[in-house]
Amino acid sequence: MAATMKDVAEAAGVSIATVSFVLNDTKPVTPETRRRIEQAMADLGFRRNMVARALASRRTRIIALVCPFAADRTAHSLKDFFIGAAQAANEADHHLVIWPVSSDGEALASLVGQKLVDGVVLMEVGLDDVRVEILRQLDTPFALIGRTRDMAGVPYVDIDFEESMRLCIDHLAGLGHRRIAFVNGSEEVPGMAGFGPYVRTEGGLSGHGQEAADAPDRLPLTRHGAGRPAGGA
DNA sequence: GGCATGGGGACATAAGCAGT
DNA sequence: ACTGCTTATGTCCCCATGCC
Repeated sequence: MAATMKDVAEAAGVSIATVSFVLNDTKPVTPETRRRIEQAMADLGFRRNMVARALASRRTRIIALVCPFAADRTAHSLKDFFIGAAQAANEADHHLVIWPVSSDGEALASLVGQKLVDGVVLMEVGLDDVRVEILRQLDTPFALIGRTRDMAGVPYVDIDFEESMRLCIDHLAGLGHRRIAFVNGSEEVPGMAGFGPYVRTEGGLSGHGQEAADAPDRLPLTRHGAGRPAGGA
């Protein structure tokens, strides 16, 4: 039987409210009382009951990092996002869960509608992404990694893929290369058609290619491939 | 079948007490 | 008056149970 706040309070000789003050740092508690409570927690192996806490505070303190099922996206390319988000959530006294859902948004609506999470970070965003519309309509805070066509009123962080493409082309051209292959991710993968980074790097490529019309020998070549190293072979 | 009640664990907070 | 704490109460949501 897991120890509760009541057990800790009894062991430390204080009230439940005082244990709560220490746990949440909401009111000053003398160092000696704090020490006794922390010692009791350690002795009893106390762990917060997250369900009870969520019930009382009406907050689950869980943030879902939502990404679509995408068979050929390797974990390597997403790992940094996962780790960074988990660390940030932890620093804010929240838990992060990685929640793969279908791109049609049905599972996302269910997840959010059931109040299972306090917030959503949505990644692998398409330019016309039905999931964003669903989140707009629900009363749950959310943010995007990536962007849709219309970002009015939606918090997001993003990579400037157009500028990235420009820098890549200029860098290679500066090195004297005149035939440049561009290996993009595959839109053949279910759910990845219209995937923002694919479309926008493509746009950056063609846009910069046009700008460089006065340099006819610079001829970027687009080629799709699988979103993993072997795709560029 | 429909309704009322209780239980679960933690939080929030008002009111109050004892000591300085 | 202020500090540090206790006590009491209400609240959250859902399910099980009991009663009409």
